[in-house]
This record gives sequence, C-alpha cells and structure tokens, in this order.
Amino acid sequence: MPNSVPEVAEERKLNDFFCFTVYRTTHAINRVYKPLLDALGLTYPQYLVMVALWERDDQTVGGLGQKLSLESNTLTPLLKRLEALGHLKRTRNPHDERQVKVSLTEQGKALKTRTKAARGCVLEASGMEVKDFRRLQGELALLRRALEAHSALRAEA
Amino acid sequence: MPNSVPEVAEERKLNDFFCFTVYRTTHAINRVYKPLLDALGLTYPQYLVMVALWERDDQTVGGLGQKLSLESNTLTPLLKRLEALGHLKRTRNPHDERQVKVSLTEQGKALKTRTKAARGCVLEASGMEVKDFRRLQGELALLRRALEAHSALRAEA
DNA sequence: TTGAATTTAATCGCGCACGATATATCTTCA
DNA sequence: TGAAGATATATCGTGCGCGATTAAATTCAA
Repeated sequence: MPNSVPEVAEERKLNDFFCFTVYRTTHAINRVYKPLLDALGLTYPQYLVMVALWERDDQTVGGLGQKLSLESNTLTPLLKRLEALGHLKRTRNPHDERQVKVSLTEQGKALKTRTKAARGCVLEASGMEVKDFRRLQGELALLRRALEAHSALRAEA
Repeated sequence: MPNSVPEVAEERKLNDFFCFTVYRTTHAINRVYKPLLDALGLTYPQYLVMVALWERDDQTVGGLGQKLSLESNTLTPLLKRLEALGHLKRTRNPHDERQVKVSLTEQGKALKTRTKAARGCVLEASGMEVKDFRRLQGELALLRRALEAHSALRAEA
C-alpha cells in the first residue's frame, strides 16, 4: 500500500496526524461506553475512579491521582459528586490531616456487580482477536510511557 | 518509609482496561503538545481546526465538524475564539444563510509556517521507528472505524 | 524550638465535549 | 401557496482537564 500514510511530508493532512488518530479513538471509545455507563449513572472518569477503588479501597486523593494521572483540581469535584451519589465517603486522615481518605460505601461496593456489560465492551465492539487486541494495548502502553518520560525530561529543563 | 512497595497485582487490573490505556495515551500526547502549542497561542483542538483549514480553506462549520467528529455546540465557541485571535473569519453563505463559511485570514495562513516544531513531535518523543509508529497508527485507525461502526449500529436499534 | 520549606487538598478560571434545546433558513408537497 | 418537515448553526448546562493560586498541616533545619 503505497503512500497510505506519509512519514514526513511537507503537506500533511489531518488524518496523517497520529495525535488525531488517538483523539478520535478516545471519542469512539467514549461513545461505546456512554450507553453502558448511563445505565449506571456514572460518567467515564467517575467509572475509572470506581474501578480503582474496587481494586483497592481506602485510597488517598493523591494516590488515586497518581494511578489515574489526575490531580486534586480534577479529582476533588469528581469525588464530591460520587460522594453526593452515595458511592463513597471522604474523610480526613486523623494521623495526617492534610490527607483525605476515599472509601467506598456499601452502595458503592454493590455497584460493581452491575458493571458486567461494561467489562470487555471495547474488545467486543472492536471485533478483534484477543491476542491482537492485547498486543495493540501493549504497544500503546509502551508509547505512553515513552511520551511521559519525554515530557518529564522537558519539564526539568 | 514503611511499605513503599506498591501493590503491583492490583494496579495491573486497572491497567488491563484498554480504554484506560488510550485515555492515558491521549493525555500523554496532550502534554507533549502543550509547550509547543503554547508558543503558538493555540489549544490542541484549535490546532486541529487550523490543520483542517490549512488542508482546505473555506469550509462550513458542519464540514469541519464531520472531519473532526465535533458538532456546532463545540465548534461554534471554538471558532469564535479563533476569530477573536484574528486567525479566521466566519461569514454566512449568501446562497444558503443557514451555513457559515469559515475562512483563514492572512494571519491564520501565516501561522502555518510556525508549526515546524509541532509537526512530528509525537513520533520524535515516542523514540519509535517510523515504520512501527505508522503501523501502530494504522491499527488504531482500524479499531476506531470498527468502534464507530458498532456505535452506529447500536444507535439505529 | 521556632520559622521556613514541603506536602496535600481545595479553589478558581478557562476551554473543550456533549446532550438538549432554540432559532433561522431552506425544502417539500398537499 | 403555505404549512410541515428538514437542515445548519447557535445557545445553555454539566462535567471533565489543567494551570495557577490558596490554605492548612507537617517536616526540616538553624
């Protein structure tokens, strides 16, 4: 297939931009998740926080932020909404009042049992073989780590 | 520092989510672009719109939206900001007053010459071989198309 | 031991993303 | 012709995502 994606061309079209490919893929994934998460009453970032808490309860805001690559300016309002929905509690750590501990309520724990439809929905919708799907995921994860390392280096200078 | 060894097994579960891999990759790409686009005074979506216009001038809002997978509720305010910056003009089509034609100003056209640093920044930061990079991009594009087809089918039902 | 530096969340403002809705214009056809 | 429907863009409200700043608690150091 000649010229399907020029490597370094003077005149680059939008579809040649790698960033745009990932950008649109993110939106496509969100649209797959949307109807499934609507049924749970969660947004996609809220779902990610719940997944993180189902895996390990009682995490600090900072700890969650590290896992999700988010900071308190994004997490605090999001966590307050999840608290208002009754899915979790936010309590100051009595041994270090700077920290806020995020812990699931019984309702929040119970919500996990209703996420069956959401698990694996992208794999299913992709129509891909599991092996290829996982390989693609692995390559993306490698790319992400390389980009983060690059940004971290630039931030130092 | 007690207990500094992270719970690797638990973190792996969150990282198992393909959506989360793409989500983080998007953010990592944005962080690579950020300093380069700051120098141009553009946000990342604004940059994408400018790329689309450099590729083809005089597009309608709807036409741009189709290329970018965005609708007027997102595009109209964004285009107004680019117009306020002096990069483009928005004019009603006299033959069909419903349409708004978006066209570059001389300043908007000239901006293209200052995007050298941004072009290929992800490839460079990735440290990947061009061939592998383009193959990964192609696979992602295929996945996106499959997901969009899936969502479109569901929307009909 | 106390004052400075560090750490942790929270707050604020701006710009996207998107569902729902509004408005104006154009098209269709009864 | 003119009323109904379709189309194109704009508006509004909510929730991220993030840079910048603030506030409070803790740690460090002179």
